[in-house]
Amino acid sequence: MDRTDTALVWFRRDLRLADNPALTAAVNQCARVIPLYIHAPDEAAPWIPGRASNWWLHHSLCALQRELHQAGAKLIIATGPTLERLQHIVRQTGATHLFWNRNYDPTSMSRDRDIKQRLTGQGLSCQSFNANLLSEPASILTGQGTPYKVFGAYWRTVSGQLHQIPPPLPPVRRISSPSKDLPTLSPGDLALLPRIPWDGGFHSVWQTGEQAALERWEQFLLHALPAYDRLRDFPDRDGTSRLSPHLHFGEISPRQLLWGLRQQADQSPATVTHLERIHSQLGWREFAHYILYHSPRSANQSLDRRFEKLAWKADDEQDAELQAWQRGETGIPIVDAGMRELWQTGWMHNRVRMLVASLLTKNLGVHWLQGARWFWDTLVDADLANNSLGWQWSAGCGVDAAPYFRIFNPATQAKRFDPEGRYIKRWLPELTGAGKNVLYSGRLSDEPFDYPLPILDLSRSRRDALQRWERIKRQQRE
DNA sequence: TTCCCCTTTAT
DNA sequence: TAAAGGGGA
Repeated sequence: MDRTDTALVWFRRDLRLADNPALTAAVNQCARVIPLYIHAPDEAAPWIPGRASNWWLHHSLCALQRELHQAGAKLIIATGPTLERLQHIVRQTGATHLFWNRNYDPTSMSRDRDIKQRLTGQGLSCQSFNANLLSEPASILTGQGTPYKVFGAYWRTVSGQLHQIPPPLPPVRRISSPSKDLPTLSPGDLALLPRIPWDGGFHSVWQTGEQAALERWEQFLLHALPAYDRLRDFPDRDGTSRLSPHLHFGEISPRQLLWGLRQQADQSPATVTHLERIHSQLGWREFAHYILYHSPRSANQSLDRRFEKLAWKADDEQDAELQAWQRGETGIPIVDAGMRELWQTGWMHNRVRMLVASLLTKNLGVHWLQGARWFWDTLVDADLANNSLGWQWSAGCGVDAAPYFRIFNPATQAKRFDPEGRYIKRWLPELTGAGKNVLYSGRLSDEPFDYPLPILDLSRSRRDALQRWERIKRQQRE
């Protein structure tokens, strides 16, 4: 090792010290390491991170700052443009190396490619790593050499290769760093927190940062995994891992999860069904990133192009309905409960996400992008790959999509997955004294609850939607 | 081409 | 019980 080498570690969506290949490589290769975060939200346009996401980022940066401090380094926080900032810090510090972990969304990829090219040209050694996916999207292809289009075949192939995945890297405990002398912004300077304090409900639900992510994972393995297959669909139960925001910001890595599950399987082989279920959840996350990698336009357009011509509602037609949906005032209790959970906590149970998406795109005929944009702004786990795949799946216009004739009936779903209405009443306290009919299907005009009447007729809107979708399906695929 | 298979359902 | 479809080997 050349004792004069100084490395920059450019943190992005990998806000952790454990299983962080870029950080580990920097510490191994260079005498001095400077951890760096560059805030440049505009560079993610048109998907500039939303308000809930920013809330999380603020607290996660604070946590990372603490972790790095304990390891003996100061996190340098700066603002973009990223390339110029990197060049400035390289001059300022005499850095010889730059390390980062790859993102796979199209905007990041093209920016990072450019940065790598420019800085390499200026004599900097740039190295990037895969830290956030189990497999490189480019390497998984069908027998014909084309990208997979359905989850099942894709996951079979990836599953077959999982045994090759190395164990997670141990946390970096000691960083020798000259960064103490460098100027930095504080997370607060990035103005990520709300000016109006709407985040009260967030604090009671979430703990951010690497340590919190690890603790949640431990808790999940201990309590939820043994009944995962049975309870994960019930939104009032703590049956899911709730790791999505931690995963999005890279506070924990899929490799850590994979190896944790592997250990669990050795300890209690009885939990095989549950293990397979949670594995396939990891698989869907993986698949979403894979699809966005191979079909970059899927973030902004229907993958099945016929759907761009579907009779989606025009802006002026949809305003009132979209707003009712966003505010949780559609009069359909399970849907409104979900939308209010989202608003108050920055998160929604996945079963309910499917229901509210089905209602918006199919019953209300509002373009899936409107829903995707709302989720993008309000979810703490907002992730371009997962969000695009989820919405296109729901609308029936993406890869491996839900069949167009599958339109959720919110009443049936509520009855099945929230039979006592506990979830509904928790988020819609105005329905506390309501009977099951009201809880499942909404209020009739002579009932006194301070809750809106349904803004739509479920069965008629269902029939209309089927007709619209059927017309589209009859057109030939391009 | 044929056959198997499909996260998340409807009446 | 049926499946208005379609991907992959």
